[in-house]
Amino acid sequence: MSKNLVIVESPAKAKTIEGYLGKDFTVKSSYGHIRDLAKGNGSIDIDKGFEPNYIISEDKKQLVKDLQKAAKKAEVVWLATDEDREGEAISWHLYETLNLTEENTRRIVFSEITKSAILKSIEHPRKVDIDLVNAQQARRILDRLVGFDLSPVLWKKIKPGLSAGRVQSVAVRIIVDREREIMAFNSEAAFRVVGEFKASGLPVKAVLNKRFKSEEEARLFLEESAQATHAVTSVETKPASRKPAAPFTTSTLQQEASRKLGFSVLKTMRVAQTLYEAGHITYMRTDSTNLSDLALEHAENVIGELYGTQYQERRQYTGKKAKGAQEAHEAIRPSVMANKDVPGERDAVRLYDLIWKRTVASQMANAKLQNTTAIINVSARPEVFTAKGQVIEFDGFLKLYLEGNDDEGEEQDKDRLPAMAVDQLMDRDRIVATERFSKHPPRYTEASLVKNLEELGIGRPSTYAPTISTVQNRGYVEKKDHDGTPRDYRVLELEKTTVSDRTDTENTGVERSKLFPTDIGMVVNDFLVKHFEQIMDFNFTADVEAKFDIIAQGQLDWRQMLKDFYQGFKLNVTDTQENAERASGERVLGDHPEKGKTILVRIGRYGPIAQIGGADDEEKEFASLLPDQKLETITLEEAIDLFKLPRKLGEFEDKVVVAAIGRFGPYVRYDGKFVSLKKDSDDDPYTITLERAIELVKAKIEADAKALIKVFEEDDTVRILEGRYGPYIKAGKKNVTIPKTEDAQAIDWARAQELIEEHAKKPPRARGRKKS
DNA sequence: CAGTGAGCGAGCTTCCGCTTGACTT
Repeated sequence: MSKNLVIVESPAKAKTIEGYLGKDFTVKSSYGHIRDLAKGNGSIDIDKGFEPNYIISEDKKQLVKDLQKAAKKAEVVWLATDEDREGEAISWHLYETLNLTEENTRRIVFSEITKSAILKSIEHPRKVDIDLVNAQQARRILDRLVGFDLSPVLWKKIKPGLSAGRVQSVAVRIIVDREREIMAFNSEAAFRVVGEFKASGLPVKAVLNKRFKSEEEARLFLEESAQATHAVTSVETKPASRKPAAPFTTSTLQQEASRKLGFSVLKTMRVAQTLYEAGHITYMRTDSTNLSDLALEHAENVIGELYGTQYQERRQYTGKKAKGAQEAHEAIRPSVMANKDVPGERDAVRLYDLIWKRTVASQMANAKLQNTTAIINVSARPEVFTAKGQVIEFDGFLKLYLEGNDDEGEEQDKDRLPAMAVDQLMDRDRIVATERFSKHPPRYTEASLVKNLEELGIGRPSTYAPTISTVQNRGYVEKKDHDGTPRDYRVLELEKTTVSDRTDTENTGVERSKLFPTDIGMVVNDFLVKHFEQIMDFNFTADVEAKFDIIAQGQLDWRQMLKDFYQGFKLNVTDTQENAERASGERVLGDHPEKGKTILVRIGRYGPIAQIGGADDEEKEFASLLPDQKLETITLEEAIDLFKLPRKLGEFEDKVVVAAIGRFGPYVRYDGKFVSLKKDSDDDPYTITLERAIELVKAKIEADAKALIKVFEEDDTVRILEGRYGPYIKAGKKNVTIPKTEDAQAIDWARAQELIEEHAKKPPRARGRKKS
């Protein structure tokens, strides 16, 4: 055993560092935090100055034993956890649990994994910084207090099992606020006018500086333009330059992978993890854009070789640090800059390519451009056309990489403009006025939500992806596509001297993989905003972070900080527990035309429902809202329709046939069998006839019979069926796959029982919807 | 896997931030 034990957080890092340090050093990993607050309510003793009760996490017990053993044998233990608040706390927990002493312990830090940085850190050890540790304790305890005090309020006032927290609740608020903005948005139409001209035979497109509110105005403009002349009144050329984007942080990597590769944030992190473990990239959870000197040098060499020295421009992106950034690591970059690509799966290859290009481009020269603006007048009118052109004089970094953007606006490509001189007359080809509608602000993607959270300083690189999953798993937010609706728009066109018009159709409001708040998400959000303004404020995290920083500087006692916060917060919680009304998102829509009772919608035990009959009515009827219906927008008519189902169609061989809409869409039910109505068919549960339903049922029975391989005499609820993934045993509601090596036909009762038992022993698979 | 929705009360849920496995479909 070697004399020195070095402990880092990540095992991949441990492997790399071991290679740099030689045989006198053993490097081990803590796999992140090793201790945390105990589970239940006894984890913080508030009366004793918020005394925390830490326990070793269940899955870390063996690891801690191993580390204790190694520490005992070593002469010196080097705590080399990350150089940030959490890293300092991990070192402290290690110090405490491994029974280390000041004499045999050194705390070292390095923010890049290069040999020189690590050797340098060994020469400059320090002690564990207890002030920084205290800042982390305050952070940890505050989060527990907020989460575990708020959540039970929701269980009581809204629904059991709900959750709230400093980070997740604000994330939901961002989504809900945007949805309300969209609901309140009124689209306005205006005619956008584009002129197509020719200058010395070359085409020029120009946009009018005015949009017309009405078709009449647009038509008048075109009619008056018919006889008008068009002359250039000014041409201006200005030099411009563009600079490359900074190297990737976790947040910007997630955004670019979403825009350019269509990855979810979870997928980006999973793929990045494999690249990291394979040694292809540096650490993927970082808030820093820094590159090591070594990386800068190598990038410069690569650029010189590939493109020439005029493309090199060494730079460090220190300017705009994200709020609350702690910069414990480098930016995400290729480990070896010279590797233009790496072997591996398609997604890994594509993500690496993105990282390589972004990193290299960040060290390339600015692009130099010439922007030209030409103004073209209309002799008969005061409005003018503007033509914009762009010439790239020197492409610089654009040769390699251009950052994507989230705007869905109609940016037109800017090309080179033909030579034009002032007073030159233009030939007019045509002028087109197109009706355009203003667009509501876009819904968030996972990645654009992360961007927003990062700007607010909420959450950390390691939690962006899990937070996005949490708010979806809790049912507050769902990721969906929005199909869009067709909309007519008018087009007026002046060609030669005649103005023609037509109506075209466009699909409006198409959105893919966007985040929508659910009804329960909105009700919970509104409740929290109403009663816990402080926590729900977008600046809450920034405010407490400022206090954590003061604690870290040794200027504020962490227990005092918690006391100051908790006094008011606790009062707020008890007051809400006792006095706030239950929140159900109830909305009265009106009266039922025949029954005279009120119809309302609200959150029920299993989700949003419509209800006939108010609180005073003895008899009530209930119906679930359909998946695309929302409490806030459903109309009285739509609610009344919900009660038309389930529809009894009639009887077939003495058994009823019913049509309805269930969790998986519209269906017909007969004799315990469910037949789904295909989405793109003409079958509709409101109108389907008994005859058609029977036809579908018969087809289903036939298909089932075909899939049936065997029924056991011993118990006819146990059958062997042919399914999508091959043959399987169906025992009641349980499905058991048959191993591919076995002949389904030959399985007897005894073997079937064996397979079922084996299946029962296996741990239940994690289902996405259920809590883990 | 498709039918529920009162109120009672058992016993449960819940936070954020560090890390990687070992599980199937």
